Amino acid sequence: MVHHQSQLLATMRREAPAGETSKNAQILMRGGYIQKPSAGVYTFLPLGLRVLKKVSQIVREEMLSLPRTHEVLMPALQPRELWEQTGRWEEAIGDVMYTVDDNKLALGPTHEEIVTDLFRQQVSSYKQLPLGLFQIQNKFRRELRAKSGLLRGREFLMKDLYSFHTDAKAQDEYYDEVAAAYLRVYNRCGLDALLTKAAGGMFAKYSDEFQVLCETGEDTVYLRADGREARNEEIVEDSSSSELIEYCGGEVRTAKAIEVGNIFRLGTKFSKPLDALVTDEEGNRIEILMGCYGIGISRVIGTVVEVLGTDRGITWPEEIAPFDAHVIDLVGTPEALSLAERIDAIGKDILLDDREGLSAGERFAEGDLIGAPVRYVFGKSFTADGTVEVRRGTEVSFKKLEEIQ
RNA sequence: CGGGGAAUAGCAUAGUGGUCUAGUGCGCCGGGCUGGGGGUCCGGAGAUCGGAGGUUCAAAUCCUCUUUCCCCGACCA
Repeated sequence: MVHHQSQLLATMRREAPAGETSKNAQILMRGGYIQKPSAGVYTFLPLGLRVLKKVSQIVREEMLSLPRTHEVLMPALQPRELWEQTGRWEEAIGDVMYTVDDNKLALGPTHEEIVTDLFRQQVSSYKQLPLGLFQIQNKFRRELRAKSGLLRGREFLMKDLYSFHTDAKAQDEYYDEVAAAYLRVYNRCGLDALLTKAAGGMFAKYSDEFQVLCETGEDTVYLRADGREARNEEIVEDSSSSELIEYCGGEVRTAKAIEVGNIFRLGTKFSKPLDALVTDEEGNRIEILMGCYGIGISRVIGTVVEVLGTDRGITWPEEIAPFDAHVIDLVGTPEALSLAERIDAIGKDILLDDREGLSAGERFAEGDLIGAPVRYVFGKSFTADGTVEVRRGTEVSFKKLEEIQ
């Protein structure tokens, strides 16, 4: 289906909302991708939802490529009892959880309790392991200070994967495959993410993060000599240590970065208190090891805009663009629709600017906010010699209609 | 939660005691001229100036309280 811009609900604005200073919030709100009902809480408008769905689908495909890994959908509403069984109710309630119904339920900030409960009811044999279960769902966290547009919200879309194993070796194998899948996800989204050693937080001594270098990031990382790996400053005790200097290649190098994913080994932290056991080959009931792996999907979008956004808008990476191509007709020729239909026929998402009475400048300005990787313009060159302007980012060429695709 | 800033039409803003019957730009509705970087002209609709209370002959404007948003910090499984 050719999408007609006259039918697109996307109010483009010339100015960013007052006081909104982060680049991703400015561009996404100016472009009509998102709207903000309250701090850290966003509505995804049709344009934003298109990007959100594309990123979600990339994540889904890469997760389903992992061995014995399935998609589920767990509830956002979680019972207090499960959190009490793992001892996390007291520490979590005043901290990050929103509670409802007189504290009997909480809006899930994460799903270790729920997924472990799922596991103990559904799985009882070592033969069913390893097992990976993931979901793509909204998470709720009471951030003391929501900020930076999609980078730190109170409700946000996240992919969370949990894995279950009989032994450490099996877990390590799975863990490494997840790390590789994560790098593929970021790559497909147009991001260059660094595997970064970080603190383990509530769970373990260390975890691995995926960091995208960006001046506006909250984190500081120490870069390895080859620039392909990093350490989060939270695990660096002393930046003058000789070990660290050697790691960085003779001179300590730091950079600001945005965390776009985090993977943990959980050990038996949840399986033990919740009695998630399986029967092994000898018939013994054994404790299982778990891992958890998260990607903030809405944060990935914010990060892409932080990294690729400009004063005028953004050119989206191909796989996550709301539209693959944008046709702008300045001369009123039926060939514009014909081209759009041809592109549509090969399975691309095509947007046709079919609106009337707008100036060329306005169409281009809004096109810059929509950010299709390819833009076809029917203008002066079409009238003169029948060529269409083809723009990919900043690269411009002129082609005859029959040369396109 | 500490510190700083800000709330006026859908958006961005002007106005700091009487000239405000709240101005302008964008957007919106009707119409004209236009058409390569948010063009232009004419006509229109849209605001109880975040909320509550107070001071005053008179409050968008001064005072008190309150709510919300942004920024810095703390926090971030």
